[in-house]
Amino acid sequence: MKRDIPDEPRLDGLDKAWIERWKENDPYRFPGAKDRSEVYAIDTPPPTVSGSLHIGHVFSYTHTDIIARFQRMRGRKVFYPIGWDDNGLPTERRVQNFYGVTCDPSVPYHPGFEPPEEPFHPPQAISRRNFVELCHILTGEDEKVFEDVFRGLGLSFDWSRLYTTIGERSQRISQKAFLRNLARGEAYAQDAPVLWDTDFGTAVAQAELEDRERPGLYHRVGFERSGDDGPVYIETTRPELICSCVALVAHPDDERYQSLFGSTVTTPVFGVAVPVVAHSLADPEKGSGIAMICTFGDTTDVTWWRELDLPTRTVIGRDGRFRSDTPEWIATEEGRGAYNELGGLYVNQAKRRMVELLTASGALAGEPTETVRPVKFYERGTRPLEIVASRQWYLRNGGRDADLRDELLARGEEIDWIPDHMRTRYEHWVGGLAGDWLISRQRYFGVPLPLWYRLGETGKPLYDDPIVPDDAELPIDPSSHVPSGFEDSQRDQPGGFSADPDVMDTWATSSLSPQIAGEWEEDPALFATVFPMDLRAQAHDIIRTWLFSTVVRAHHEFASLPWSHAAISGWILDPDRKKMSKSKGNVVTPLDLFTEHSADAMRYWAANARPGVDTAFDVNQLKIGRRLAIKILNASRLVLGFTDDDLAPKSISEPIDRAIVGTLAGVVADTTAALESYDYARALGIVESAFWSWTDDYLELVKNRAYGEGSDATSAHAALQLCLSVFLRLLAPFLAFVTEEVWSWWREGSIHNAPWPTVGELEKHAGDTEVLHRTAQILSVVRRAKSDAKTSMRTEVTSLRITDSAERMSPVKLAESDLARAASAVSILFTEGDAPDVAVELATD
RNA sequence: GGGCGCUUAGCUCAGUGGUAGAGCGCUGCCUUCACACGGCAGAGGUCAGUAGUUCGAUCCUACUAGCGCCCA
Repeated sequence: MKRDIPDEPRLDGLDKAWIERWKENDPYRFPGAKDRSEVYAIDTPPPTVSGSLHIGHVFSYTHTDIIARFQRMRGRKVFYPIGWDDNGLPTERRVQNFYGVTCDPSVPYHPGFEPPEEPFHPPQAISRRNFVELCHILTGEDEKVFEDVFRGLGLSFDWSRLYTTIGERSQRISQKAFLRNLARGEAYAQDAPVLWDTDFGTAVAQAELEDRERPGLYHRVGFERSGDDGPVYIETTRPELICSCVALVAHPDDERYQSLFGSTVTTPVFGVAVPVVAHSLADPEKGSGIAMICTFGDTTDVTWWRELDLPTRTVIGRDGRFRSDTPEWIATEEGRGAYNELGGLYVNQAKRRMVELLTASGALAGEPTETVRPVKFYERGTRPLEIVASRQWYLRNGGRDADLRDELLARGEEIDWIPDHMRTRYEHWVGGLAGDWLISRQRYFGVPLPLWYRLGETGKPLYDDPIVPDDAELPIDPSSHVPSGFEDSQRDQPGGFSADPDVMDTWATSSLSPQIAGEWEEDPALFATVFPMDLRAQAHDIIRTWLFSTVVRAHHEFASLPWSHAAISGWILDPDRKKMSKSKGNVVTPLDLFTEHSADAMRYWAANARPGVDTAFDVNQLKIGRRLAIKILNASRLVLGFTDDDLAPKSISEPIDRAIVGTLAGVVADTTAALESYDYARALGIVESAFWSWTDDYLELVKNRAYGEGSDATSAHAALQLCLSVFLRLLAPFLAFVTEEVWSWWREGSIHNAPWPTVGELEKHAGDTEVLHRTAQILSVVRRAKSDAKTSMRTEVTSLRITDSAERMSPVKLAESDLARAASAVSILFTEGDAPDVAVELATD
């Protein structure tokens, strides 16, 4: 085959050309398989498309892509799908900000509604259906950007299998999986206190919480005792909740309060009698050691309320305001008057008013003191969470059931973690669960809970026996679909039916990514060949969410793991080792970097980080990757320029040529072993340094001979071609573009479908590696001599005298003429001796 | 407060119970017929600290300090 080698190979423009070619040729399409053992299946994170795409994505997705390409070249049929996570709150929030809208389900649908050019000021309320339409429009645009970046990075997804978490199949599968959970009793609804984000108006799950340190004020507040004793003082940062106080609590061993246990005290301002109770969670060291229990100020209140069987007196509504009607438990005239001043206020307003009321009543002792305490936030939220009682759907995850918890911990044991210590993150999370997984969300852009409820004669929903659709009907939206046996006219009518208004948490869909990508129960032949999958790849921050929830779903549905290996990538930190985040303004976006440094440079940089290790972003690493890619182009041009003939390895006859083949066999063995153990960084390091030695030493030693003719030249040509072929294939998973480019100069088909090099194909042509090793060492001495003399490397060596043992010199003698030419040595003199030495004498002009 | 990880050259990071490694950066030299988008060479480190185990510790153990993350 006539080679098609550019005179001056360039890196720029290569990316674009191969992105297009790969779109046409599609070398990454899953070819189908007869048997599970032929397949290597990868469960890839569907990125949140409404989030920013930064180099952290480039980083972790490249790690997985390297494994995918390696396995593909090894002959596995690689199942490597990708999806977009577009449903859920992040998308809603982005739509709200992007267009300046809010969703109000009471607003009627506006059929001709056009997205505004500029966001509305102030935000405009639109119907649920219009809102969902905007979500689809914006995610569609975001997804194009994501696809461009992922293709630009050369990720070898099977794009024909692209899915979205709001897409029909995802909805069908997540509804079906939920209904199976429901049928088996793994999903249940419960009316209970939940953590509630008053901005977003939705419940949130434990996995989505984060503690943030917030300043607060301790208020010392007196509760009156009966009789002549003075007041009991508590310290609280939430005086506004005194109206919802149901008890005071102290530690059972606390000497100070023994006499109070069992007695009753009266709340200040409101005059409500509450008991004093004992519980071990009360911290004697904190404040005065006695605390008020409110419904609900924090999660400890919930525990006390549940374990001590206390009444429920909630005052904060889902909108974050104090209820307007005066609670029935406040009986005194002054108390009811005081509450009237709080009703309708937001929490902070109520707090300020309450402090005034306390001051006026004389119940506030001294000045409030400053404190800093952790406050629970929704991880994407801006206001502290409140706790409200509400009916929600839960999925059992071991948080309330020790047996299930043990089973899930055992699943964690079964997973092959890379790196291994990530296992403890899983174990700690599962061990620390405080309740089941809350999966219902009071939002709009998500997968609806596929349920209806019969309505009683008074119009009240009969929650105990929900109506479920048949599998064949899925996916459904219960707010527009009518359950069988009913007419649409019966919707929301007494004796009729009503839809469950909620959607599922995004994780309830993305936790089914193996089932969605593998088309569970929709393409049984496919599913049987890809599930359980081989690899879950992700970053460590979502072990508690995505990884754990995927394990839960597979455990319930299949009594198996969803995959055998979990490879965990670290994070990208900015050059100051701070986590990159939008709010810090230190996010580096990838697109400009592609253009400036090439996709292969980005891949090189990503591949240099070991699994699980956080890495500071460093532009210098990109430059090194770019340099390696350029070197590959140039070295390839040299090798392929000697002859247009493809030479069989059996032409490799010269000892030094056989030596490089031997060296290469070791490189293949080590690289393969590293990739088999998912250590892509080590693998790259091995190939990279071998490649540079090859160009710096071997190529320099043999190229003079290779310019000539005859069998010794042919030996060099054959060795060079074999080496190039092997190096390109070893580098292909890392530098996907440049290796493909060079491969196309002299080979048919994609290098990414070429077989991975084996020791076997090299071994039979290999010779003593010492021939190259020792000769290169001597060449290095000559170079140092020239460098010390500050002269050109072409400077003639008038005399090169090598003194060493016969055994150590004999390999060098086998490469004598190559060495002489590479060193520009007139002659080489070998002298046997006990003191090894290389003496170099240079021509003086 | 608990847990996990990290601390090695100016920087980014490998690494091993036996004389300390790479790349970048820096310095010097070289236009060489694949490559100046290069090449060759050089300088540079008390392996965070303390104590222990050991013939020998950067590596193993304990403690301390700092950094990061997770959880409470």
